[in-house]
Amino acid sequence: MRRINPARFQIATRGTSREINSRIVLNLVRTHQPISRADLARAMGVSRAAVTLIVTDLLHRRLLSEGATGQTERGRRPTFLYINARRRSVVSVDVRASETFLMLADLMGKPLSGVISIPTVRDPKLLVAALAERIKALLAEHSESHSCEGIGVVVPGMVEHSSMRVLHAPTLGWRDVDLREPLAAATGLRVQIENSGRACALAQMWALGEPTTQPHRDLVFVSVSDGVGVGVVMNGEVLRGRHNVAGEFGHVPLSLDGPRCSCGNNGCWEAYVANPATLARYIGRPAGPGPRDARDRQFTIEDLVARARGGDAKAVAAIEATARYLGLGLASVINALNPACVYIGGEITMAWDLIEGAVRAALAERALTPAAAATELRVVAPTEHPRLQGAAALVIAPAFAAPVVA
Amino acid sequence: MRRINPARFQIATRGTSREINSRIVLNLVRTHQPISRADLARAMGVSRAAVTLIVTDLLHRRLLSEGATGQTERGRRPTFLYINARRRSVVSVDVRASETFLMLADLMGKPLSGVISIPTVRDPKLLVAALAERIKALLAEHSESHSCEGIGVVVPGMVEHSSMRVLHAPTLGWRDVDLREPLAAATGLRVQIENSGRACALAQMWALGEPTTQPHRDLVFVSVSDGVGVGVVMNGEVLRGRHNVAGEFGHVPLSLDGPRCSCGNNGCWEAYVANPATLARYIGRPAGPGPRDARDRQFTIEDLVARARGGDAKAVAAIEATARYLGLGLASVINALNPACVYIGGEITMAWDLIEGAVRAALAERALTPAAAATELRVVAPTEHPRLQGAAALVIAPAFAAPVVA
DNA sequence: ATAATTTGTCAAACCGTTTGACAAAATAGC
DNA sequence: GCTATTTTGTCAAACGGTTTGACAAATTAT
Repeated sequence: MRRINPARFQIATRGTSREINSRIVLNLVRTHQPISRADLARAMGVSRAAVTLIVTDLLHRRLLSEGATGQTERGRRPTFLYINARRRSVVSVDVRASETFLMLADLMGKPLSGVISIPTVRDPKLLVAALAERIKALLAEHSESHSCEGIGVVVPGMVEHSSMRVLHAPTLGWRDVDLREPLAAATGLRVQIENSGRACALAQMWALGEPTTQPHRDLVFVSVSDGVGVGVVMNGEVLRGRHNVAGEFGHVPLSLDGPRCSCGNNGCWEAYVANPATLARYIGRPAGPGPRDARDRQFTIEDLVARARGGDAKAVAAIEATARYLGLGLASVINALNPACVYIGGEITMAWDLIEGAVRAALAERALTPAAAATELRVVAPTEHPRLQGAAALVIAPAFAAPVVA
Repeated sequence: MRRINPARFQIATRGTSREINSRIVLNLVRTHQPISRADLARAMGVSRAAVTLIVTDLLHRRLLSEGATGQTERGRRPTFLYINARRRSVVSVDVRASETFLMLADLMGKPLSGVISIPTVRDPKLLVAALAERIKALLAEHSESHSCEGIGVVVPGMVEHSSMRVLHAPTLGWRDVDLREPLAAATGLRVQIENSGRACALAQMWALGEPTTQPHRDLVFVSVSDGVGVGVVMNGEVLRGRHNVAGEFGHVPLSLDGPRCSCGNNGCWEAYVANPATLARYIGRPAGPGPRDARDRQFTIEDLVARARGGDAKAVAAIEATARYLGLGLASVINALNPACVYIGGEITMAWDLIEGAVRAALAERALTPAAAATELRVVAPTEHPRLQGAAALVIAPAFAAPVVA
């Protein structure tokens, strides 16, 4: 039940019904492929003739493709339909503090290339130039995929949705940076930019990789890394808020007088569970704001987890403390939003088997209802490249989303 | 950009475009009334003929009505169109711990009667009987409004949206109570039930009373009373979450080791800012769980505010402490959701002139961005009866909401 | 071989929208 | 006071997409 905005609405014209049903067909093919016209007609409750009309249109527009004929018990065999994904690729870009990662995927989100890494140069101009060069090389290598649908870029910071400008990215030192225009100019492709947490949440809603699964319409993606990034999907839509900063649960306090956070306040969730906090707990001194020294940088969460697995009691204690705070913070997120599922990403997930119990115990402690305490928690391992999936989703989602109407 | 649910979608048929445009017309009339067919055509960018077709249909269905002819500089004078609100009433019901309030309003949300109060009896059967009797009397008194569109009921508790059962209402001692079916049976009217905070947020989105104003698509309603209730609207839709408990910011902690809360945990926002906490701060002893004694009950927030205005320093201190915690909690809500506006209801709003400064200061302290710190805060006075408006909105909103499509 | 079954397409009937023209109603100018 | 102009609201024919029922194609059961 959405309110129609009386200042910015979208009139329905003759083609609107067709457009809506075309999108439904695309989605059914995406989630059920391979599927025949007759099956589509049954699933949609319309006549086969109506489906034929829509499908021939989609075949002409090269959005669908016909494949092998299927098997039936009796009668004429169906021709299977597929999303025409093979020849339509997507470039994913994940800009991080020190490295930038690239990948080529198809329209279903399936990787077509390995993950490429280049150093992140802070000057946006130089970064765009380096990116454009790599993207061109990547597309040339995979020239069998004729047309590229666009580039999705995720950044660790605030992105204004309408203009796609990076308003503020502290770890990169960026303020009001426009990557879209120069990258589009350099590559000739359409560019979509989004905050990484939000893009990860978007990717989980569209279930790239396993589109068959029933999607959650209310979910949260929590990324625990140098900071805590949160992306939220509610009612099947990404939450952005008035000024594109919705989802900053990382700076909701656990205790007002807790440890100092990089944002300048005290007791933020991030100050308890982000990687610097976990490491500081082990090293025995606070990881203050500002650049850490070389010794700190060398010792990573991966090392800490390894030591914990090796029996280092202090390492186990540091990780378990983080686990407890992670659960307490998740309780706030879950009480506030009541998602069907919370996806958790970041290096700490490698130790999920060690911490799950403590996380769930802390969550149960503060969750308001038994159902909330039992909220599904799903770990997304770094090997799944959630941020690159998110970047791909930025390009893929608009091709399948419901048309804007009314 | 909404994902189409491949398991529960809505096909577009021949009538869908018409239905969409009809809803747009209804919304334009609601927000711009009085308005002529020609003005509608200009606003919608369609021909006058198309508008005539839609309008005659809506006139036949008695959703619109024609009124006086308007004035123009030259040429034929327009016939003004109005929402046919006069003869279509809405019954609002606000169930609270000790009293239940009723009111009759028209389809625009304008009150048609005064506010009636009956004692809240805990037995749902008896309450429904008492309610039905009062509602029938109310409708009989206002028999000029021929048809009643339905009854909206708000309750202080969890409501399951699909079945509209009250799952849990602690202050009423209810668990899994069905008010809808018996109330509908007793009155012959359609009944909508919702959590009070959510309904208040819904009413603010639809701007009952002043429908002309540009609506916020992202807003939060915070109701500070015996507890803290929060309703959230994002992307023009009410947030319910997976199990209908989205929005429980009242139990997000300010400090994990803070004062004990009625939910059993420590340091919840509610434990700092709800009325019992404010009163306890003044009286000098904690308002523990369980029923308070008669002396406590007699001394209310209204009295406390009166004493503060009279110069009682201890009263001022108690209220200002609440103001500070209110601002700190609002910062969490604003950082998490980034709404365009936060509406604040409850008895404490009577002292808004005393506390606004402290609230804004605390908010600025923890808000992540200057824009977030400057988030519009709007006080909704008890005299506006926000919960009764919310109840009315439960019936009014479905009549104007965008049709569900795709 | 024939009947039965299922898929996919086609053309005519159908139905709602759009277009351009037109009547109605009012003001401006002569 | 009469005509030209402007604006509103409606009408009917032209238009365009959807739906219906029939039909060809392809395959298995009898």
